[in-house]
Amino acid sequence: MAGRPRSFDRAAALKAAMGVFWQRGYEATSLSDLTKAMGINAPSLYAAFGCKEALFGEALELYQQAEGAAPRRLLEEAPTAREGFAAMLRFHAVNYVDPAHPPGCMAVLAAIVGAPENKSVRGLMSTTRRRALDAFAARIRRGIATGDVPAGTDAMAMAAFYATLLQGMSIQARDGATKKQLLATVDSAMAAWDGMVGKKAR
Amino acid sequence: MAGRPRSFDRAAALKAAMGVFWQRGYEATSLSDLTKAMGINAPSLYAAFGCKEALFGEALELYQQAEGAAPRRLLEEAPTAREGFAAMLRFHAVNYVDPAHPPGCMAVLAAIVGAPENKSVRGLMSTTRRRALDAFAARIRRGIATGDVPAGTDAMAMAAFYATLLQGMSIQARDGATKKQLLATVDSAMAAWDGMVGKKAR
DNA sequence: CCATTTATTTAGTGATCGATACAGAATGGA
DNA sequence: TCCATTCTGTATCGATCACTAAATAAATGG
Repeated sequence: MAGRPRSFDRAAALKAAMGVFWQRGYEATSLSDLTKAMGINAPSLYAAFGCKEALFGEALELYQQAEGAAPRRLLEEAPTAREGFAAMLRFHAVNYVDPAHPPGCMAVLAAIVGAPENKSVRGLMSTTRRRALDAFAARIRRGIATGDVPAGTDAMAMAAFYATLLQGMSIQARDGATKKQLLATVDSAMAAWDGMVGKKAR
Repeated sequence: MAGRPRSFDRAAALKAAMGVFWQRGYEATSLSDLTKAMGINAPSLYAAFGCKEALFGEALELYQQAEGAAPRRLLEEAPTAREGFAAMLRFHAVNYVDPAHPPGCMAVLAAIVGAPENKSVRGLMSTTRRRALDAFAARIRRGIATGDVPAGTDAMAMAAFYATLLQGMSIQARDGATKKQLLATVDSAMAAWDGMVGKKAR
């Protein structure tokens, strides 16, 4: 088990790849874009990550872990579901326009449409969004169990509403919306809370 | 002023191009995809439309006229702003998952991210979305003038909320959401109406 | 020391990208 | 009928795409 050791930091290279995919999306990011951003040559990239799609998969995983941790904590650790959603959504409103990284959510923006041969990449993205949706619904169900959300509330419908709004905020962020505007949109969405709770699915 | 007449239906070819751009997006649609769908060869395409970007511009214009007319009417012609928004949003909920065409809104999906050299294409898209947002705000202001929306309502913030939700619905449509689910999300959004009206900008 | 293993750089692969040169075909006007 | 004009299909253009063969470099094990 010997061999020449890798001369670059794999984690740092992956983070650089994540940044490019986040900014440009999967298909518009070329191998030369990636090798340039990662500071390595193509054969090193392929030896370390397999292929472009596998690299994207790892980048998306990293994104979920690195960028998803904070909002997940806010949602889960708030005393009530309502406070959790408000805190999580407000965090995203601020974070989506943070100039330290590309605007919006990578899991929404990096591959929504594209060529048929990249359907599997869009599947990775869709699965990621689905996990977020499920976490939203689970938090509402927990609120029902805890008693801070009225019984009979349609958790899935409510989760879908907030997930839909959050996904729209990524488009808004790319359109140049400000932190203030996104926060106002979150406030509007939270104003819908009382109108939704307690309403069963039709 | 003579010359060989065009041997194909320009409007039909443009409509076919719109369909491909709508399905795959701008960058993932190749010239060979377009010529195949339009039933013409590349030189005919370039003679009739100029270049890929100009063709996309015309396709986006056609999309706005063809697909935007019905929801625009619903928004404008309802007796109150609230009824207008409800009708327009419900129309989109149904139309976004109509199997007769690609899911979601072309003006949201066809070019959100991409290569820097296609920034102008994303600008066309952004302008289109901005026009919709402005129409939303104008309808709310009209409601204030008519008296069905309380004075002091922040029309722009309210418009941004519904535009954001609508944009998110395009993502949901691509994720396989059903008509029923999208309609439920619209109902949730309309439940926020009373919580928003009368609230000035902070 | 040498052998093995893995990573590196260089220099490409065939395929496809958007866009065109060119020659022939089809029209209206003279 | 002949010209000027415009559109047509064929056959490309150079550039770039994702990806890799081959030779060299750097590590460990013996």
